[in-house]
Amino acid sequence: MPIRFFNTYSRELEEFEPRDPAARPIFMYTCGPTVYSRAHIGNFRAYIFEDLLQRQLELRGYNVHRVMNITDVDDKTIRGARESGVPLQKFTEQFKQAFFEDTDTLRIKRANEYPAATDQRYIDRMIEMIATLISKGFAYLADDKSVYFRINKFPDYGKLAHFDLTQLQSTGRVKHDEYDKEHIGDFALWKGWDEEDGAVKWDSPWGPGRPGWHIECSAMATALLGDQIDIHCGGVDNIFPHHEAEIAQSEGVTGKKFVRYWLHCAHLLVDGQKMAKSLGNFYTVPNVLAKGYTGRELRYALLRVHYRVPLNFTWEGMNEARESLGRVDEWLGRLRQIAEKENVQHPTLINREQAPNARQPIKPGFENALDDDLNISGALGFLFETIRETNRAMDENKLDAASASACLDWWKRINTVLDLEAEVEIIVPPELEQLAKDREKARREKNWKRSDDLREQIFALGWEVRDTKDGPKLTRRASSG
RNA sequence: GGCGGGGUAGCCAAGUGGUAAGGUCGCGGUCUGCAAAACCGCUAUUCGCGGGUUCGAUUCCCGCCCCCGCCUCCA
Repeated sequence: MPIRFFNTYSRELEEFEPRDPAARPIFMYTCGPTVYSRAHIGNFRAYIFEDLLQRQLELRGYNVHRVMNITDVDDKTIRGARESGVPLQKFTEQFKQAFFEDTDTLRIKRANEYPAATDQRYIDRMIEMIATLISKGFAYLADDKSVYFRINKFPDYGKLAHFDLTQLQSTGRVKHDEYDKEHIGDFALWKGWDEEDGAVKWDSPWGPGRPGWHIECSAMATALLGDQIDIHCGGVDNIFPHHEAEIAQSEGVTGKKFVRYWLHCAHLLVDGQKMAKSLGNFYTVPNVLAKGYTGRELRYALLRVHYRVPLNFTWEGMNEARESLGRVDEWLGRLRQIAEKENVQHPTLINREQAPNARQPIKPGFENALDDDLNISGALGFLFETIRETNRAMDENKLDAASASACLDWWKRINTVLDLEAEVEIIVPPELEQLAKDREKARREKNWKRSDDLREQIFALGWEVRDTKDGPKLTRRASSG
């Protein structure tokens, strides 16, 4: 079954074929954060989608080389630094750190490289590209000492977003007083220094200034991955103008097709509206953790809906994530118990659709679903069906140790994509251990009143006791985080 | 106005030209001292609305309605 992705460029599902079908390494560029404040969970939805994409490709044997840029100079970072009275570098550093913390909390795989826009190496490359664009007539130096891309010179401009440039209509968000530009759609490659920029400036053939936003991605992508890359991702709001501009700049310089597959992630919504800093309706990862949820619960909540469908973030959704993961945890716990000790009286092999056993591997329903444009709902549906089938087999005492091991191996494999396993076994504090012992004693004496009181005490401490045939079992209460 | 995405059970959400996965919630049952977990059963004659094509459409076509986003800050 081929891997298929919805390519924004063609607006069609396309079979995935890397640049070099013989070689397995593939190049992926993902737009990263602008570090002017802490990224919100809407931003992280996109990063989690990219993480899923990378992991699925790796499961299928590709060696993914991924680059994510860090935008550490733009209007907002400069303004933020000025208002805090610290140098730009110092201002952005804290948000870079926060970004990596949150990335780890959400178990997002680190990219191979995180180039920063202010790195002199890339500034040099941007200047070089801009010079090339000017020499080819794709760009011009305007009276305001800024360099602009001349979109009329690039016939494909607008193709990605399917925009007809003659019909571009302003939403009023744009300043109209930029008479220096030849066309209202021309975008800045180099922004000439002005007073508001303070100490933030680099020398260039066009005078002091700083790079435009779009050129940094073109420069870093081509510098690190070459003229042509396999996959480029981002949120849908990057389609226009950002990615459109990247195509124009990169192809203007190289003359080669820049990106083979453009994949874009739909927005995270709050109360049916886009989560955005400008709207003030956003949550950060620490906000969610402060509510008692874990990183993996948030990961699940953001992961479980297909990337091209808008996802409404709710606390109810967080609870659903918690409950669903609890189901997975219970299942794994039971499987491990059986795998560790052969305790089956009638090791009859079952032969249900998805109930696995040592001789009959689980069908590839999970990875096949993901091959189909990352159909995560289909994949998770398959996982939960498998869980029910194996639970049933375990209830009936029909799953032998070898089969349980086979299940665990399967989980290990799909969990390289999901990365949703609970943290290592939590150690039960001695006081809780003692309470459980006391309760068990009371139960043996059929002192139900005392037994129930102790259970409530345990509950109040954030734990839960469960009476199994192997004795009482203590687990941490889900709602206690 | 242009260009996209979406409208499937209380909520979240797959899916197929042949009669609706899965998760969550709720109810009933098995198990349990009672619970919990697990399992079993129930919960959409129906997939935004109206037409059309078809033996048959949620799925294809046409029209309409609603929600969200993009149209030079945005994941």
